[in-house]
Amino acid sequence: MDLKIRIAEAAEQVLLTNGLAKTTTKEIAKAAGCSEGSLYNHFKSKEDLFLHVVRNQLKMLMAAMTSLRNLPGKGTVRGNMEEVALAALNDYNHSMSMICSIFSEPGILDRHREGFESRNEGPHRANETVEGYLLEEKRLGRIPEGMDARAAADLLLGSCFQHAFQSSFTGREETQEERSQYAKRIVDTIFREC
Amino acid sequence: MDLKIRIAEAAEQVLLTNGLAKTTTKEIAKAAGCSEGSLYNHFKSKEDLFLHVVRNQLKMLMAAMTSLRNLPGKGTVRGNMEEVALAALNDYNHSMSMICSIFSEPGILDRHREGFESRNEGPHRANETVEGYLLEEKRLGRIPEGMDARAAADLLLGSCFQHAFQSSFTGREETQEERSQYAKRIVDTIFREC
Amino acid sequence: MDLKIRIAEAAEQVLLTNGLAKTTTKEIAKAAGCSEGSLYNHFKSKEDLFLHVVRNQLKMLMAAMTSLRNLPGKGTVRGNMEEVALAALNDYNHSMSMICSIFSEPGILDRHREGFESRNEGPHRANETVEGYLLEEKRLGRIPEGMDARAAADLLLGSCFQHAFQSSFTGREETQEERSQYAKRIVDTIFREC
Amino acid sequence: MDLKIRIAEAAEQVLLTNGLAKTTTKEIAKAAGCSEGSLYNHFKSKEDLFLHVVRNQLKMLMAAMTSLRNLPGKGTVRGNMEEVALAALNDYNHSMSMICSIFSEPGILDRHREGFESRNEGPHRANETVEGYLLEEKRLGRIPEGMDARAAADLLLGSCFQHAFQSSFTGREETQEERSQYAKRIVDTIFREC
DNA sequence: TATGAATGAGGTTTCATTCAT
DNA sequence: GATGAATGAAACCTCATTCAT
Repeated sequence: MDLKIRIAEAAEQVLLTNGLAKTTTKEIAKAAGCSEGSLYNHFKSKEDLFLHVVRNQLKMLMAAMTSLRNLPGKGTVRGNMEEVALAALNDYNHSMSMICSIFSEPGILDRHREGFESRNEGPHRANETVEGYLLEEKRLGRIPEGMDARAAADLLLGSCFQHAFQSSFTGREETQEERSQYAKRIVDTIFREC
Repeated sequence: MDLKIRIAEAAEQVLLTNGLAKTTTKEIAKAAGCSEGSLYNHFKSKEDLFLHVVRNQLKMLMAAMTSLRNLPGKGTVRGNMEEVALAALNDYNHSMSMICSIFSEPGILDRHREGFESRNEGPHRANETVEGYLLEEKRLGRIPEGMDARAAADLLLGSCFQHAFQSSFTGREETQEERSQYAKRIVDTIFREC
Repeated sequence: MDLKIRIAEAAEQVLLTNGLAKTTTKEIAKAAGCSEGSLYNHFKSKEDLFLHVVRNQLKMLMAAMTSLRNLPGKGTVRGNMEEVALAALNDYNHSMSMICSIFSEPGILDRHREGFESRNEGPHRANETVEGYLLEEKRLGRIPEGMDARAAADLLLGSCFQHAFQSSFTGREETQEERSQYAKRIVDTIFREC
Repeated sequence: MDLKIRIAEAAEQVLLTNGLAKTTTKEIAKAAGCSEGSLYNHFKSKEDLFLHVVRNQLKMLMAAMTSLRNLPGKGTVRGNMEEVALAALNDYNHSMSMICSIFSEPGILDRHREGFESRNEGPHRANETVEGYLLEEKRLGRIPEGMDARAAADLLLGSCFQHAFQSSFTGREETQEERSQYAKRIVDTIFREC
C-alpha cells in the first residue's frame, strides 16, 4: 500500500487512541512501520499531517448525509430521520475526540477555518443537508407547512452531537440498541405530527 | 489577592487564549505575575491546575441552570426556555474550547471521569435539570401530557451545544441578537403547542 | 529537646533512609517537625548540616575503639580483637551508606579533608588506635615480637570495612551470629600464633 | 568513534571528576561533544547511563583478578599476592569514588542489586577468585594446610579496599612505591609462613 | 525515496535559600 | 527564634525536524 496512505491511517489510529497531545511523530512512524524521516517525505509537517487526517474525518461525516438526496418521498419521514440520527450518533461518536482535540491547537484550528471559508466545508454543512431534505419533504406535503426546517435539522443533529459528546466524555460504551432508542425518542418529539 | 486564585484565573485566561497545547507553565506564571516555582506551591502539577480550572468551568455551567428550580409556573414556558437556551449558548460558547481540549489529554480525561462517577457531576446534569423543570410544568398542566420531557431537554441543550461548538469552531463572532433569534427558533419548534 | 539537635537527628535519619541525593530540606524539616526556614536558623546551609551529621557518625566510629586503651593485658588478645572486629562490623554497617555518600559531593568531601588535617581526625585514626593496642600487647609479650602491628590492625579493620561495605552494597541483612563467625575467622587467621 | 562509547567515556570522566551529585546531563554532553538530546538516543535515562558506566568499572575490577587462574604453582605465593594486592589498590583507588557514590542514590543501588542476584556479579566475586587461587596453592602444598583460604582472601582485599578508601577520602596522592610497600607489609603479615 | 542519528529549543518540575511576618 | 510562601536557577527529558547516507 502507498506509504502516504499508511502514514495517514497510522496517524488517525494513534490520534484516536492516544489523544492529540500524546501523538508523537515517533508513535506515528512506529504504527506506520516506517521511519520518522519518512513522514516528512509525504507531509510537510506534523501539523499538515493532522490537517489531512481531520479533513478526512469531516468528509466521512458528510458522506453519511449525502444519501438524503435520494430519500425525499420514500419510506416515512420519521423512519428516514431515525436513520439519519443513528448515522450521526455513530459518526459523531467515532470522531468526537479527534475533532475536539483541534481546540487545543489554535494553529490547526486557524488553518481549518481558512479551509471552511474558501471551500465551504465544515460541520454546519451536515445541518444544511438535513434542512434541504426537510424542505423537500415539506414541498411534498409530508411535513406540516409551519415547521421550521432549519430549526428541526439543528435540533436533530444538535442533540445527537451533544449525546455523542457526553458519551465520549464520560467514556461510557453504548449499545446500538441504546442509540436507536435515543434516536427514536428525539425524532418522535421533533416530528410528532408526521 | 490570594495567589492561588490569581494562578487559577491566569491559567483559565491563558487556556482560553492559547489552547491547551500551547499553554505552558511559563505563560501561566507570567500571566499570574509570579514565578513558575510558585505554581507548584499551590498545585501539585500542571495537570492538577488544569483539572481545577476545568471543574470550575463546569460548575459555572451548572450554576446557570439552578435558577430553573424556582421557575415552574412563572412566566411562560417558552419564555423560560428561551432564557435557558440563551444562557446555555453563552456558557457553552465561553467554555467550549477548554472543555473540548480535554479530549487531547487522555490523562486529564480519565481523571475527570473518576470525578463524575464519584461525585455525580458532569455535563449531563444540566440536561437532567431542564428535564426536571419540564416535568414540573407538565404536572402544572402548562405543557402537554404527551411530551417527552427528557427528549425535549436534550433537544434544547443539544442544539445549543452544537451551535456553540460550530461558532467556536468557525471562529465567527455572534451578536446577542443572533443568539436570541436562534434560541427563539428552536424553542418555538420544540414547544410549538405551549 | 533543643531544636538544633532534633534537626540533626532528623537529618541523620533521612540520610540513612533515603540516601544523600534524595535528602531534601523539605524532608528533613518534616522529619524534625519544624519548618524549612528553621533549618537556616541553626545551620548556615544544607551542606553545613550534612557536615555536622557526618562528623558525628565518624565520632561514634572512633568511640568504639577507645575502650581499647584499658584492655592490654586483660582477657585474651584474640578475644579482645574479636570484640573490636564485631564492633567495627556493626559500626561500619550502620554508617557505611552515609560515609560513602560523601563521595558524591566533592564540596562536602573537600571540607571534610580540611577538618582532617587541622584536627587530625578521620577514619584512619581507628586503625592507629588498634595498632597502639597491639604494640602494647607486644610490649607485654602477648603477641610475637615479629608481628607487624600496623599491618595487623589494617588487616583487621580493612576486612571488616570491606565486609560491611559489601553487606550494605548487596543489601543482605546479616545476623549477629554471622558477624561473630566472620570476626572469629579473620582474627584466627591474623593472630594464629596468639 | 561510536557516539555511544564516547558518551559513556565522557560520563565516566565527569563522574570521577565532579562526583555523582554534580554530574549533570549538560556536563556529560559537553564532555562528549554532543547535544544533551543525543544522550537519550543511546541511553534511556541518566540513571541508565550511570548503571552502564558503573558496571563497566566493576568489570574492570574483576578483569584484574582473572589472571590468577593461570598463576597457581608459578613464581612465589607472596610474589603473586603482592601483585594482586597492588592491582587491587590501583583499581579500588580509581573507581572508589564512583562506586561509593551509588550509596547516595538508592534507586541506582536497587537496580544494581537486581543485577547481582540474577547475574552473580558484584564486588564479592573478586574475593572468591583470590580464595580459589589460594585453595589451588594449598592443594599444591605451597601454603599451610591449616590456613583459612577465604579469610586470607578477605584480609588481603579488605585491607586494600579500606586503604584505597582512606586514600580517596583524604585526597592524598600516593606513589606506586608507597603502594608497593603497603602491599608487601600486608602480604608478609598474612602469608608469613609461605 | 527511505532512513535514523543528531539536534536544540523548550517543557515541566525540584529544591536550597530568602525574607516579611 | 520560628515560619512558610515565594523565588529562580538549574535539572532531566521530549520531540518535531533536518540531513548525510
